[in-house]
Amino acid sequence: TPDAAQLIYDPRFLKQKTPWVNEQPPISFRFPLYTTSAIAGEDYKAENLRGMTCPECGKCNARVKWEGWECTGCGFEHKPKITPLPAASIQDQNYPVSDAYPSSHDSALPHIKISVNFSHNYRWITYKFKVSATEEGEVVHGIANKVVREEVRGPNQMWEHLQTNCHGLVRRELSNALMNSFTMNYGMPYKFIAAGDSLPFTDAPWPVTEAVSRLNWADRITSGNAVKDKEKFNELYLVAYLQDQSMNYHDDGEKGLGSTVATLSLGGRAEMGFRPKSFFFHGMKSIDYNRKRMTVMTKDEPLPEFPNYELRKQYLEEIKNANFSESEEKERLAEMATALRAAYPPKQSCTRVEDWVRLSLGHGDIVIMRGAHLQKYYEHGVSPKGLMRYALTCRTVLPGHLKESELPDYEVDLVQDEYDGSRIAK
DNA sequence: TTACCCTCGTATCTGTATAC
DNA sequence: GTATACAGATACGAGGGTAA
Repeated sequence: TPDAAQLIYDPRFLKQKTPWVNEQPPISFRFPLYTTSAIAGEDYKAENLRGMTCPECGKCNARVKWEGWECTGCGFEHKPKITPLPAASIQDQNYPVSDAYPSSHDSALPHIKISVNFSHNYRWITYKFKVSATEEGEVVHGIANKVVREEVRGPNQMWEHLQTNCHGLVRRELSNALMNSFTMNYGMPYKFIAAGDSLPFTDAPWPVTEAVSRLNWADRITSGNAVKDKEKFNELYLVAYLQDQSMNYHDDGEKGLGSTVATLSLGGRAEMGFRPKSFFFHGMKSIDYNRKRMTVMTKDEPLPEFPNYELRKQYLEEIKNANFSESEEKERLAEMATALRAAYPPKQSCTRVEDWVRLSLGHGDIVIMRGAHLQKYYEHGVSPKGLMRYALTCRTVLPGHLKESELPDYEVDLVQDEYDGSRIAK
């Protein structure tokens, strides 16, 4: 290390310049603003999501709003008008649809119980599996055909309407980044989202309320039960994905929500994967205890499909019967985690989990997730493959969950005719 | 009141396996 | 032996919720 006191300041060093032979200074870092393309779909490409260097004040700004760019320094706005992508151009030749019942491009591990039903021009596939030692859960995939897509006020019309009539979508702030897709909430406030981001259904474009009604219908006909009023969906989370935007694995199990979550997918195709959370599958997690980081066995009841099933059952029994103090128990759980790790075959990961169910979601498809433990112990992620996609996800915010101060100052009840599937009956 | 927990991302580094 | 691919680990570091 050089001794700082011995270093001599010489201004000649700073003034030294290497002449550039092939480039002409000055090179501007205020890149030209994005101008929209007349070619449909170009505006949804990933390169148009980059930030802007403000031409007025030079401040760098991320693209936060769907409508365009805003400078947080001087207030400069750049909101070019996009060219919408017509429904006709999102048809994918590799996944042809007709007025026959559509085929499936899903996959699932062998132990998943699969059943199929056909109605209303949808192929309804149910994937059933244990979501905890005590609960059976399911994922239902409704695959839409051409009749569904072309229905009056159906997916095609929703898709085209949303592109030009849905305002206010923003990229929400995460811990240390922006969420990459654009979102908006309608109906009951969803506490996961920062306050102020919920709009009443009366301010929503018609596809939003149509989707709530349609998803309530889908829930009704696929569960075989009449859905009680208080369990009907009263909240819709709209997500707009542009090219290369995806959603990491997560769950929808926030407190105060009903155990059923349903999504309508519009636009480009997407892959949706479901898998057990790592701590549940492998039975190990890392915790901080007494200012120390340690890996311990988790105390959740394992499923027979999980690694070290017998050993974990045996260990759980031991913990249950022993009368450990808290620190003794932590210590023993850490030993057990070490033993579990050692019991893995060589080369087998003790953290990674593969997807149990993979859905290939097309335009107009519906996904319904049922089971509280499905959200507690499983996670799902979405990676869109096309240029642009909307996901309209409905939940039930349970009455009594929100405090007086959190209740919306608007009426949440949907005032409209209930969707009944009669236009696509078959 | 305080300490600690976790997070609907992502780029980058590093070690290991594999291909040539 | 060298280049490449991949998985896993880690840095980043703000703020609301919650248990103590």
